[in-house]
Amino acid sequence: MNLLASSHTRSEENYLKAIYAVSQKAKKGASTTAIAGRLQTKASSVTDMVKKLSEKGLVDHRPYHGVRLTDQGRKVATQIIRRHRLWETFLVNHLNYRWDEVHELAEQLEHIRSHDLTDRLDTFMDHPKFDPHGDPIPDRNGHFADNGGAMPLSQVPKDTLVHIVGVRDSSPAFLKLLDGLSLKIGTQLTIMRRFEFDNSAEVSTRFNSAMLLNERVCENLTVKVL
Amino acid sequence: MNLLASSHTRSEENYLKAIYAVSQKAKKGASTTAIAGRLQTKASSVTDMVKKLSEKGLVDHRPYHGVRLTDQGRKVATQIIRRHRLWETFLVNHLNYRWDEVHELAEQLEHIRSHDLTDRLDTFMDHPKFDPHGDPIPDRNGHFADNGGAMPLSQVPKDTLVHIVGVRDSSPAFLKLLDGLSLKIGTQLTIMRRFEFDNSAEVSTRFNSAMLLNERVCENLTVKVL
DNA sequence: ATAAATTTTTAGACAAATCTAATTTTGATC
DNA sequence: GATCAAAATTAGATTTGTCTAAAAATTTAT
Ligand SMILES: [Mn+2]
Ligand SMILES: [Mn+2]
Ligand SMILES: [Mn+2]
Ligand SMILES: [Mn+2]
Repeated sequence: MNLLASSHTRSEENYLKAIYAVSQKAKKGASTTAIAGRLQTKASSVTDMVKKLSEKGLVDHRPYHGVRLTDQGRKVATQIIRRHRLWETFLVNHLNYRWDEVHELAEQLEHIRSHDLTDRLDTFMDHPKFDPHGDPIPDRNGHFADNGGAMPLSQVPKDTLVHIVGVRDSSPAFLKLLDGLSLKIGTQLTIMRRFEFDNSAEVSTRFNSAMLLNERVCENLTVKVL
Repeated sequence: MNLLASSHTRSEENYLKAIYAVSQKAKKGASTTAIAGRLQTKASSVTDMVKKLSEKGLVDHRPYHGVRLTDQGRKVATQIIRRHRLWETFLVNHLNYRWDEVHELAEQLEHIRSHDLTDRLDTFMDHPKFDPHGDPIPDRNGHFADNGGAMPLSQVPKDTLVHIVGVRDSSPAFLKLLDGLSLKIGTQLTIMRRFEFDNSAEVSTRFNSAMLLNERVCENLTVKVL
């Protein structure tokens, strides 16, 4: 029954995405509590939904060891991420939104149910590989583009020329900080000095005079060596 | 309380739109039964929702005389229609959908909640005045463009050159019939003969040889004299 | 190994939106 | 104005997704 239509509720989709994200980050099954934390719900609600998803064959659950997506569940989650990132890209590139404004809208748009809207959007934008935050957009088969050796700025050695390719934290607060410092995707920079005291780094760009970036900022900026 | 956020549920929005459409067509209040018919629900469900909308000040209800939108309710309904038609226009003009494919998608997209997405879409498309079916797109103040003397083909006298500006029925079935006859918005045609027997009309276009259109088709084609 | 802390589940309730079946209300008709 | 058919409402149930509070299960620490 309904093996074809592949139609899940908005809530189910959000849980699948949350389970994907949580187990991605921790590299293990997602705990009931962690899922609840991510979705701002209560653990008891998660228990109910996990049971439902489990019966649908979308997740495997071993209590106290975490929830994992099945292949089918991962496929669904990946498609939702694809839609989310394609919409973010559309909003920034074509409707002139700023990169710190699009997430909430994409949270809604990603649930639009259509067999081919996603693919048409993808074609319209000429198959973008990364979203406005530098996150890879999976293709229609769920394959993520390789980030080609990107690393957090915190791991880059001194005196190496790099350019920004993405952010690990794409909260409006962080993105606004970056905007305030004129740091955006593509910006080239070099680490001039590191301070052992707090792991902060002094960086120079083409335009700005040197600026001091604290550890947390460095960890959340993804760069590539040029 | 919540006079500002102006946030209604998807269901409320669908009811408001249905009430707008039904009372528009009948030029009087929408009966509980008619609303139920339009939304494919039951009258008892309508009773409940009308009560809710009434308490919110969006409709006035006089039992057995119909439901009417208040000014506030009409404003909301108009904005939903605006979003619906803008999305349809986007899908056809930019994502290469056909005009018979976009309605269901727009039914979903119209509920995306955003302060300015609609306006940006409008700007992106250069403020279109009509959707792919020839229906007027209200502007951000809820003002509908005048259709400039459009009338159903059934009311056009013989030997008058007209062009198609819209359809009154935009069901996929009707639109596919039109596509099959190569009739689309902009097509120029003249009524050559009328048959009293069944009110059918023989029309000629630039390209096709003469064809016979039955009464129902003529009633649902909107045209303008050139 | 026992106790403590944490995690998870259960039980019961609730809000939103719907349904069916029964009942009430009303406008229209004779 | 009484009657009748249509329209509308009520009552009670259902589904989905959520919550609180309490109980149970399991891991972790002593
Ligand atoms: Mn996002
Ligand atoms: Mn993103
Ligand atoms: Mn439509
Ligand atoms: Mn339309």
